[in-house]
Amino acid sequence: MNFTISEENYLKAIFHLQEKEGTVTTNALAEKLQTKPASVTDMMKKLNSKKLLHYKPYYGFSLSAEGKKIALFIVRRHRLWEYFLSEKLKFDWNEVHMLAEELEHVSSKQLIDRLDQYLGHPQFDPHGDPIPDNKGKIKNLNKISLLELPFHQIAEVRQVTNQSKEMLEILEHKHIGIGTKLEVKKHFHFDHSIELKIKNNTVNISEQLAQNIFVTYEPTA
Amino acid sequence: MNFTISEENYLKAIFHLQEKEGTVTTNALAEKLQTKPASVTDMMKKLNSKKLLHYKPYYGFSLSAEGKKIALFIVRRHRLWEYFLSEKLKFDWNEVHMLAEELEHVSSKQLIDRLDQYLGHPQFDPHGDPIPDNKGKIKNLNKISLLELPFHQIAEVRQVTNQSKEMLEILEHKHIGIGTKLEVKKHFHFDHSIELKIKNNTVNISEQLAQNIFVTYEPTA
DNA sequence: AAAAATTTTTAGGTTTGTCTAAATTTTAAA
DNA sequence: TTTAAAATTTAGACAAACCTAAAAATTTTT
Repeated sequence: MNFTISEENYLKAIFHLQEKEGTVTTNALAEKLQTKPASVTDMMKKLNSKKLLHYKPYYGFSLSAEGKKIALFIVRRHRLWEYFLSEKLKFDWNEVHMLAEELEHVSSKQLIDRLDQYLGHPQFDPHGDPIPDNKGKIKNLNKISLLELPFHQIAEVRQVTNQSKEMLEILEHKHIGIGTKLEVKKHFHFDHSIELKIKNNTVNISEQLAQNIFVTYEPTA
Repeated sequence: MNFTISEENYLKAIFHLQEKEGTVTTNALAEKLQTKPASVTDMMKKLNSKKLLHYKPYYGFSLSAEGKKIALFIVRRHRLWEYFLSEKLKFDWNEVHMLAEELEHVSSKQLIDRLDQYLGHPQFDPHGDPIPDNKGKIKNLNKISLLELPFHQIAEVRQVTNQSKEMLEILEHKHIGIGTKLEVKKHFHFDHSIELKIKNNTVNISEQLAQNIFVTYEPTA
């Protein structure tokens, strides 16, 4: 029940790829971890022998129940530290990810549970990603991207799926953040850009930006 | 200017041995790091080639100016995290050291400076050890052990040089902690135990315990 | 000052995680 | 349905950090 930093990074990367893309390939994993496909294969054998994933050569792999459980705890550590860095140390939104990459490998369960308690059991990190609880359970909201939000439906921003400095800049300028309430007024067919209403102001955003902003709303029954 | 966890642990251990014992030997270092003398020699060659220490085979070694500087920064990280764990996460005094051993290797300078600021630039960790500032400077108090404290001289507990659970237990029971004011009333020649006065109470402590409690006082001119 | 004991270093291995280059296997194209 | 392309795995090496056992240097004893 104790893993190397490398093993943890692989488990986490597989978990994220599985979530986002559905499948995980050797090349995609190598790309994500900035390493070579051969190294990935080596590690797959190791994680397979530890029963953390299902692996059949040439046919891909996926996390076992055990592997997923561990990945969730790594994600929990990562996101709690992100929350701490943002909320307590006042780091910018785009800086926290890198720092949390290191902190997430400090693995004392007691430490993380205390941190969680100190932070008030937050359910979402600064980008809106859900933080697994101490049983590994994730609170799942029915989030949709701004592109899919029906017209005139008031919704709340829950998550932003791009954490770059550039993204932070544009969002700050347009006064959009986690928790912002808005509604879609218009779709332009020419470039698929969108016109929003935020607190009686009209704001225009590109398709590219809308794609990365996720919201929830109460469907009007 | 980037070191492995192993290199950092060696630098820190050499620093502490140098402080406490004056000299550092291969065996002592191996003992402290729970490793073998042969491994120590390997690492000494490596650190020597990086100019972090002065090393002449068979004649011992000592940190170079550069090595000492780095060691001080590792100590800074360690003690700031200890302070955080104790002050914010409410860990017991004897638990913080182990956890800080992991956290100290998260090395972003910016992170540590922010943490320092968040904690209010503490000068001493929970055991009373001084925390180097962001220039590596240590605030040095003229501490003496309780054994050396003159009679009837009111002094303040500044440091406890043993961080075990057992030590915590006895100190809590006798209501002694960092900041406690006390004076020595009597030395017993039979077993060298000491009688103290703390807030109008009389407290007796063994020589062994007194040895590990350090205090400061204003010499009555 | 020679012998014995201790300390330190060298020599040669092991494991982990990485790499390159070559060989397989699978998938896509002709 | 062969051939070409792409993806994946194997084979063989390498660096870091450790190990054991043996050799060398130093220190202590006699």
